[in-house]
Amino acid sequence: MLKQERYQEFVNYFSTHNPDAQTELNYSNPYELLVAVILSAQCTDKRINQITPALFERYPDPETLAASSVDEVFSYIRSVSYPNNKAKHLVGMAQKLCDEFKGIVPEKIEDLVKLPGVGRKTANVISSVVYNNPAMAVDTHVFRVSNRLGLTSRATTPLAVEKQLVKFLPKETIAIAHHWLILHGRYICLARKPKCEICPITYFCKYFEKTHKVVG
DNA sequence: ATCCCGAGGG
DNA sequence: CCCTCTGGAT
Repeated sequence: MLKQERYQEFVNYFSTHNPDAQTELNYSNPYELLVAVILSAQCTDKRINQITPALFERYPDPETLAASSVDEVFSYIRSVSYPNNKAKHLVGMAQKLCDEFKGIVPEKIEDLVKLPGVGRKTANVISSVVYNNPAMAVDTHVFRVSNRLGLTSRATTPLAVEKQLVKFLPKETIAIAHHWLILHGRYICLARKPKCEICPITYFCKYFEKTHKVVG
C-alpha cells in the first residue's frame, strides 16, 4: 500500500470512529493546560489529573504561581515524574509569562519555547489545542504509532515525524490527528506489546503487514 | 524490567 | 549526539 493511501485510510477511519478526540488532561483555561502539559512529561494523564485540582486551587493564575517558592510548588507535584525539575520550570514559566507576555499564554511556537519547561512538543500542543493552529505535537506515542502505521518512513527524530505528518495530513485534520495517534498508542498500539489482535486498523498498518502477513 | 502526551544541559 | 531528572503503575 502506498503511503498516501495509508494517510487516506487513517483519516477515513478515525474521522468516522473518533471525530471528537481530545486531550484527557483536565483544565479550564490556557494557563491550566500549559501547566498540565508541562507536568505530563513521562507521566500518565490520569496521574496529572489527580494532582492538578489542588494545584490549580492554590495557583489559579500565572501571578500566584510566579510569586510562589519552588519548594511549595514541589509539595503539590511530588508524586509526578521529575518533580524537582518541573517545580522549577513551573515557577520560571509563570514568571516569564507575567514579565514578558502580560500573563497571557502566547500563540507563536517561537514565543512558547522561550518559557522554561516548554519544548517543541508542549508548544505544539498549546498552539493546536488553544489556538486551533495546524501544529503537530510529536510525543512518544505519535512518534511510535506514525512509524508503525507507515505514515512516516525513515523518520528518526520527532521533528522529522512532525514535518512529514504536517506535510501529508489534510490541514484541517492535523490538530485532531495528534489525539487520534496518542489515543491509539495509549490503548491499542502499546510500546512493548501492541494489541494487534484487537486493533481495528491493521488493514492499512505497515507494522502489521510486516509482522503478521505471510509473504512468500 | 519497562513504560508513561519531555526538557535542559553537556 | 548523549545524559540526567525521577515517581508510580503494570
